[in-house]
Amino acid sequence: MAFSNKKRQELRQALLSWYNENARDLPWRHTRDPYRIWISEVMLQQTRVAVVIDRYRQFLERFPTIRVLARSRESAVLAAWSGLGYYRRARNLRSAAKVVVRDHKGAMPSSADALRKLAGIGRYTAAAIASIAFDEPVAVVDGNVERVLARLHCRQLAGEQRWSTSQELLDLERPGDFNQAMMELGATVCIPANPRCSDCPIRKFCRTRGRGKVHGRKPRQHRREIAYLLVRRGKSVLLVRRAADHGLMPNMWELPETQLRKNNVKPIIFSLSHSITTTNYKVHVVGPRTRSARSDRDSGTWVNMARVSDIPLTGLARKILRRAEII
DNA sequence: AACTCGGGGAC
DNA sequence: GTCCCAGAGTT
Repeated sequence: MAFSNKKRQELRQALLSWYNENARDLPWRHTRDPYRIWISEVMLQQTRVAVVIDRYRQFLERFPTIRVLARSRESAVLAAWSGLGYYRRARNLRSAAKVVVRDHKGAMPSSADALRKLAGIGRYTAAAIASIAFDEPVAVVDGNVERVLARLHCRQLAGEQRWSTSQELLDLERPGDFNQAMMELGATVCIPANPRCSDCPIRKFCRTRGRGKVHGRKPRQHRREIAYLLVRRGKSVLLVRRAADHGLMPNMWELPETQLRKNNVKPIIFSLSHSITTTNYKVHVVGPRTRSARSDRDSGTWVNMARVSDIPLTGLARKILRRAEII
């Protein structure tokens, strides 16, 4: 819209040749297997590349094919996802894998429209898989692309406009590379604060050149104080499972919660901070009141820590057990 | 369009 | 400490 055809083509070439030279060497860039691309894209939803790299490798070691994933237990998938957050992603991955195996003989749908029908695959992820794995000329819009486009045109694009603008810019010969190049630019050069405009391959097309302010929303941050009980018996530790119908992290395991008021008679082992969505928790980990206080251990399950990798722990439970050097 | 859903890494 | 990330699903 804002650029002539000629300028758009110049921009594509500049961006793609920059990407050829500067693309980070990431594990999912060594494959075009749609299953692996899918796993990487879902893992990357609202999750930084640096966090995903190791988890991606581990997940594929545990679930190397879509058929293995389809016949796995949900708890095993959640365990592999433990600490990554947004656990619905893991549940959706598994249920979508079952659908693909049952209805498509295990072959991932090859168009964005068909991919879009699977659980956990929205407009972004469908376009990403289709363009990267199947060369379909469909543009993505994620947080990076949105920011790059906003700076390029010096105005916030609203709703559908983001998608149409991205689609107009897309390189139809190399859609997968172009999409990744836009995101790579946003992640490494056109970053939210202090963009590195002098390193930008498309700065001569940019109306902003770094002046654009990115003002994020500011959701109200709450703070809460909470205490968990750490009680061991041999190589086991007492854990409880969150309710199946709990809105937050259902069916996942954590330490038993305990009353903060009784802390005067229970030793605080250590404290730490933990943020979940909009709540910042001050977490106290306390020991049992006495060696045989029934109220401390009359509910829960003794779990052998050698099997912890099979158990879907919440990220906080994992953090506590690591801090306590139990895992 | 506005919410909710986790967690961590960079600053 | 704050910000925000290769978003999806619900309302």
